Amino acid sequence: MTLRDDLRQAIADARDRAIADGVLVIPDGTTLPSIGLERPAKPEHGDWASNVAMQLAPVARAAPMRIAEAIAAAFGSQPSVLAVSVAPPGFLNIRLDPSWVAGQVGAIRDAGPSYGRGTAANPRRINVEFVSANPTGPLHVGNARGAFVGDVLSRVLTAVGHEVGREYYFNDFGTQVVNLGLSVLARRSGTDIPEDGYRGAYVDDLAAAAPDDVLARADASPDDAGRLVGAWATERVRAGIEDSLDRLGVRFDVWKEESTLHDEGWVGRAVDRLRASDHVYEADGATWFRSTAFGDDKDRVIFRSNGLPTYFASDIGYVTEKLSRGFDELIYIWGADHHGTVARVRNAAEAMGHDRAAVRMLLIAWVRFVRDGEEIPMSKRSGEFITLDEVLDEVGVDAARWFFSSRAFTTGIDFDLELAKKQSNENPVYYVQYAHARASSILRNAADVGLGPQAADTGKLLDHPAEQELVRHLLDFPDALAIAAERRETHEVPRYAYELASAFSAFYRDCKVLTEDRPLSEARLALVDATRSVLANGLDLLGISAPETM
RNA sequence: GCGCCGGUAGCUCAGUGGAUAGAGCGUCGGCCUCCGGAGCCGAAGGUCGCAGGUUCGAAUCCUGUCCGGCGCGCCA
Repeated sequence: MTLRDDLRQAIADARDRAIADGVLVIPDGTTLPSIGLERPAKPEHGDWASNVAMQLAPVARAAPMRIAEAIAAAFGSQPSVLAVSVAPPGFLNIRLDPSWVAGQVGAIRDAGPSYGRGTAANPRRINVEFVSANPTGPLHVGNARGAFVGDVLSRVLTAVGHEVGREYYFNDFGTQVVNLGLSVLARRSGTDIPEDGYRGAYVDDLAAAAPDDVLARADASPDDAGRLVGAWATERVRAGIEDSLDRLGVRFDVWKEESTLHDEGWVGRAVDRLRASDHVYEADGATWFRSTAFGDDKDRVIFRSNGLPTYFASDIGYVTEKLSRGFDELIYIWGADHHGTVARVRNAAEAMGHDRAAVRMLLIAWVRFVRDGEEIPMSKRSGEFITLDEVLDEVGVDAARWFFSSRAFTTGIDFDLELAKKQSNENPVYYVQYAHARASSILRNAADVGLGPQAADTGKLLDHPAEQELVRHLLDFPDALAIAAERRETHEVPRYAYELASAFSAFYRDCKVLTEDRPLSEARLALVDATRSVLANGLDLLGISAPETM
């Protein structure tokens, strides 16, 4: 339960009391509207504001102001609440008790890294599959967005109390592997790269590095040469991908190979299951899934007329394989170009008897890479693309993490390499890190003169507006985290972290921490330490370092 | 043509039915005898693509329309 949850419950109780007392009349059988609760922008509107009375007005057939007054009158005594007032056209404004607010510093500080965590009402087991870039070339910056979103989302979901499995799906199956092998062989022999082949400097590197025994085996069986060399090449590419992810600070619990879905019979069993419920049929020599039965535009092929499975076949097997591991929810983080496949996979899950809502795809919008106003093509096949390492060399991991996780993943973004380089020194991420370093510095200076944090009397001592404002921001952290988790979004976290850093700067400006007044200094040091701790928590959710000095 | 996602300050983006629409960057003007100036204060800058509709109230919901991206395969 976060502070916001507590207040919402208190409002609901007051509303129900008003109904029970007959002050508020709701016709039987009407469902009560949800209670909106937000932090108003204007201080004169209190610390929290609710529109509950205005929402209730139509069903209660009464003036919003009168309803608000009835709820305010019925509002039970809360240790955190100083006053509940009413403002036109019917807002319920809640003012927190300043001494209660300041008194929370000790608890926040004591909670440390666990502050704000574990608030999920019903913890679930959630599988997050992300990146899953094909092993046909190194990661490029287009993959970085999904990597950071998946990583931060996993951290956020874990933080609120879910059990998260991070997973990378490795497509080691099918014609793309052969095409990579043939491209490498073409490079070696100086012949033209096949039309569906891969270009780019990394293919040259692979050609140069191909070991003799692999090439000998390819020579020995020309029909199988592409597959043999491709198998070697994808392994090598995969090692490079793992190194890149390592550098990004992104780790996975499970690397799932597409081939195992076939080898272990997951695909076959899934198709049998669909067939048993008449969701599969044969036509034109192919095997089809009746996706139209669930609203899709057309039915989808599972096995082609040549007997080979489609990518969709693996998807079907994969859903059941994941769910068999006990996950309550599957989150797929896909590029926006995959949105066409969302419906069919969810349809298949439903057809197999799974809960459709438990299979969720988050489509990450495209990143357009631009240098000097000119777009840089990102296709592996075209050969020209920017590797992750190049970007990280130029802008740094922390700045890149901040850049990608601070934007809604539904928004397409332009990434100008020159601009990113130029702005990397002015990136807001440094502002947040700077606040953490500054807080650390104050604590060090305090220790030098024999002062330390003392939170016992903060409720009485911290009544300055800047102190109050800062603690209120600290109190917002659990809600910011909970909202991010609930919405499966990341950008709430950097937004919050920036505002906290900003509130800390204002406090630093207005309130000198190390003074002649020992009790006040120690209380302020407790506030500084609590702030430092919450800043570190926020940065940790983003996978960004919290430096003690810069 | 159909579908999905976008269109908010010069630029990059927040704002998932509420009070005078916000932030960063950029621009302009101030602030260093003081715990970290990677900082602080202030200013300029908006027909929320457009047009209807729903609502006490719309950037937000609905319909239409324009613009941009992506998709619409027995490829992955």
